Amino acid sequence: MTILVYEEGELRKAKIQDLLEIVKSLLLLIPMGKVTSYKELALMLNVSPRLIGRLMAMNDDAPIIPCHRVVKSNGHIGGYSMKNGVEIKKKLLKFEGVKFRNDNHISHDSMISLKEFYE
DNA sequence: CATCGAACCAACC
DNA sequence: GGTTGGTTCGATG
Repeated sequence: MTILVYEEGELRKAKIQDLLEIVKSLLLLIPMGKVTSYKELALMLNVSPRLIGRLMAMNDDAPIIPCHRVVKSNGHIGGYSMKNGVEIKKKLLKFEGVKFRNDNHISHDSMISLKEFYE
């Protein structure tokens, strides 16, 4: 099932820019000190995790739109597109209170599922 | 645990 | 059309 968008009285398939807007709004739901994963967002939008990574890279409004709060599903930090990106990302997350284990993995209790925001 | 290959899908050349 | 990512999964050592 693909995501549909309603625009100008017409229902159409979501384009990449639409998906970008959708993930951005989802990102705003992630509280400080918590992270989610590419996989989680991918399942939610029914796209591939790599596409989520691509969308993150397209986010011009970092770090206001907190794309840095998206990490790999196994707890590795994942990427960040700026120069020295990963270091910046780690600093941001630490500043926000995300706990890192001694091996640079993010502890499991810092991850949330966005499904919590349904109901 | 680290690494590998495959599936992934739009952007970019 | 081929390559390349802000990835994942299963298999393998």
